[in-house]
Amino acid sequence: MPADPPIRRIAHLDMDAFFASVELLRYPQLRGLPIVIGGGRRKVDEIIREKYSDRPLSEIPVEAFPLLKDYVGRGVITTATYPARQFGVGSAMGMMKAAKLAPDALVLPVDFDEVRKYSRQFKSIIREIAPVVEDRGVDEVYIDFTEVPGGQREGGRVLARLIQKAIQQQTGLTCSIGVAPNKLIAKMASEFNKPNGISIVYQDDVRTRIWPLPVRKINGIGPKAEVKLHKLHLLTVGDIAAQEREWLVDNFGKSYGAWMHDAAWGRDDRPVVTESEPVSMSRETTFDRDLHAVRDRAELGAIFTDLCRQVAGDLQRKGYVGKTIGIKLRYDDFRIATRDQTIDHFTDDPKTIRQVAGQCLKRVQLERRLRLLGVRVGKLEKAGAAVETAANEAPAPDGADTAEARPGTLDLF
DNA sequence: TCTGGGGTCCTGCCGCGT
DNA sequence: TCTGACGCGGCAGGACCC
Repeated sequence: MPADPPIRRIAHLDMDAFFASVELLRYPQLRGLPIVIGGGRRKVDEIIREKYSDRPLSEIPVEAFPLLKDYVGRGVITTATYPARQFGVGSAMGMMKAAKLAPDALVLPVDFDEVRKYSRQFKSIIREIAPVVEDRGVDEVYIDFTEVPGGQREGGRVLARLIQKAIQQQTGLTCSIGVAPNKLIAKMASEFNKPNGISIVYQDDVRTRIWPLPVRKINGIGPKAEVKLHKLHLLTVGDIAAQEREWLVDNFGKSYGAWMHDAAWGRDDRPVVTESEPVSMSRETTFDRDLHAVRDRAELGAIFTDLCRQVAGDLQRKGYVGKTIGIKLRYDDFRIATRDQTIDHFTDDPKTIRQVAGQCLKRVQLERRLRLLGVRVGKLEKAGAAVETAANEAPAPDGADTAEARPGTLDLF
């Protein structure tokens, strides 16, 4: 008797309040309290640790932790614990706005080393159970359940439960999993039962479970598209699905309109991709105060050099070289300008990066004050694979001698 | 007192070679 | 020699995601 071919079952796994949960492993005394994670450069917890160096982290009194209302500076929230979310604070919210909503919430900075450690750990636990895993950042993955033993049982619920349990037992962290016929629906499904939930969705459930959702729930419809859809009186996924494909193409363009139509009908055949190469690497920083290219020239120049060094360091550490070098500025009015230049050889050399990025900087207006500066290297190749030119014999980049600073532009060197 | 940092992908425009 | 079509790569900006 021939067995039925397996049905495509794709899981999306999302760690619950990952950054905050990782902190709670170290500070269990904060469990159940409203906490926001984020804020950037201020190492609040280092101050605490210094003051209480004589005791283990888990015995530092709750009163010692800083409150949101005492927070000073720029930055946004990376994540918030569920008790904090009750106050209406959430990811990407400015710290100052959050302080108004939840002044007594605790605030902790992100510990990226710790987060990366747990990220590697939970992914390796998953791979031992189901090997086809696609990385989607530190706290989420797609998993192809289709061919995994047990992956078809109860539509994927049995395997999802097994993974959830293994992660919790070995790390102490919880996650939410959605299992569906494709990545698009799985992603939405993983949000249905947060935290620590499992949702199983079949293609036939699209009408009842996906169509009632607001358009913004589709991964790929952001704030801009949402506004435009609302103007056209399309509020739910079902509203989009009810439109003719051609009408969507007329209103949103050939590619995006057609994609939107497929998405609303729950159609998505993207595979789970287990390996990918980076396209670019960048470093950027927002200053504590807005800086002016003339008045703060020395400070800006030092930051610029540092960013170039950091990008070069990242490239070297990860074994990549690139040939498109670019800069990014954010002015005090939040407008963004980017410039880049492709040179004729691959590099990971900080001096070369700084030189070419410096040329790019000459091509932008530097009259307004700046709040952010970034350096990017793109068109990457594996360091071994690319034909490398030794840094000391690198030819001058195109236009290095001829590029003239336009009026209103400045040279930071 | 708004609004981080690290990415990917797409689009429109322009110059260039054929 | 001129003109236009076309493909392609580089560049700038924008939308989106975690």
